[in-house]
Amino acid sequence: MRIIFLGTPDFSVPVLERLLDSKHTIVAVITQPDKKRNRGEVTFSPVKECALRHNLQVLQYDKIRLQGVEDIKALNPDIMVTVAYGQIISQQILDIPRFGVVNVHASLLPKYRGSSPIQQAIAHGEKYTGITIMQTALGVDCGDIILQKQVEILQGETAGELFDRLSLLGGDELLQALEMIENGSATFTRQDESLATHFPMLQKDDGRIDWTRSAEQIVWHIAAMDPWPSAFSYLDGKLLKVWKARACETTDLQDGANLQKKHCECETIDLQDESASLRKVGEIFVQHNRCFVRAGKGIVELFEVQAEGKKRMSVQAFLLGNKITKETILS
RNA sequence: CGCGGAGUGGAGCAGUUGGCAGCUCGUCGGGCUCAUAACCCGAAGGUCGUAGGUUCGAGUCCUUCCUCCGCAA
Repeated sequence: MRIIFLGTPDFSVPVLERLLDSKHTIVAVITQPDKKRNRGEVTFSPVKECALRHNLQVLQYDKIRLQGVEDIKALNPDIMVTVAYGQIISQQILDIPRFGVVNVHASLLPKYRGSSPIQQAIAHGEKYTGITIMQTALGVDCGDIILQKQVEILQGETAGELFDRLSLLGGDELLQALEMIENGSATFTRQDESLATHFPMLQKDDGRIDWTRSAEQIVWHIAAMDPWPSAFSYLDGKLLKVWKARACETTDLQDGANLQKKHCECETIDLQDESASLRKVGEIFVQHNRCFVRAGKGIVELFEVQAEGKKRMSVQAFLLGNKITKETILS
């Protein structure tokens, strides 16, 4: 089939490459306009980079529904594929291809519609998420479902890691769906609107850690914000990103306390003062060369952090150069 | 040329008005201990990112370039 591919971020690239490797023909790639200057030099979208490598025609529009209609008609596509393109497509365009427009979405719709499905699934502590191939309709991720594939979210898996897995899976599922559409065996199932949830694209500030939440929720949040916008807090007014952490029950800490008590009996009284339950929410403290933060419920142990202007590093390394004095609150 | 931080033993950092390159951790050797992430003694390990300049003398001051990172997009 003659396919026009619409996509923008890294997630879209493996899907595009999968299509390039198939029997189908990519007649054009449509992606978001080039962004302004980065600190480095990259200005093209990842999809554009990929398309240029493969000598594909690239089209970019500030507003596709106003500027893209004639181009798309002229290309005479059999079908169009959207994968995180980033713009709403008008009905006029949706009606152009013979087989319509299909979308690859990285969640089990109708849950987690919107631009941050992978991150939201992790942030909400889901055990499973997946890929949905569906018709692209006028609203946001509301089209009829063609097929779905469920995958398990691994323990401690970051959004970046899940991105990679789902984008590969998305390519496979898309090919299968295209096959079904082409031979007429595809079925289209309406989404149950009552189960729908919607989340917008993440902003930088969404990464900020709310220490009043439970330790478990915070750890989900940290994994979900990796690699972007990254989970962060402020230590003495300076940015501190948290890359790896673990939720631990207070009993874990009691074990640690007992350990020290065993080694150093003279400090038993101090340990009472240092008991985790007496600390304020957001307070960071060090015990046995391990670094903890009091959460709204439970304790978060930090494993890997990154200070402003620094590389990410282990908590042990961080502590060598940053002595945590008592009563330090992350905010 | 968007703003800013930073390159110093293996890791993380300090280094004052220029004047013998330091700290913590790790590593190696030895000791103590039932034992240990604890403690004691000792050792190795640095052309201070690069190139040039100022100076009697530069980690430190000036300039070039490279690299890493935070913000902003």
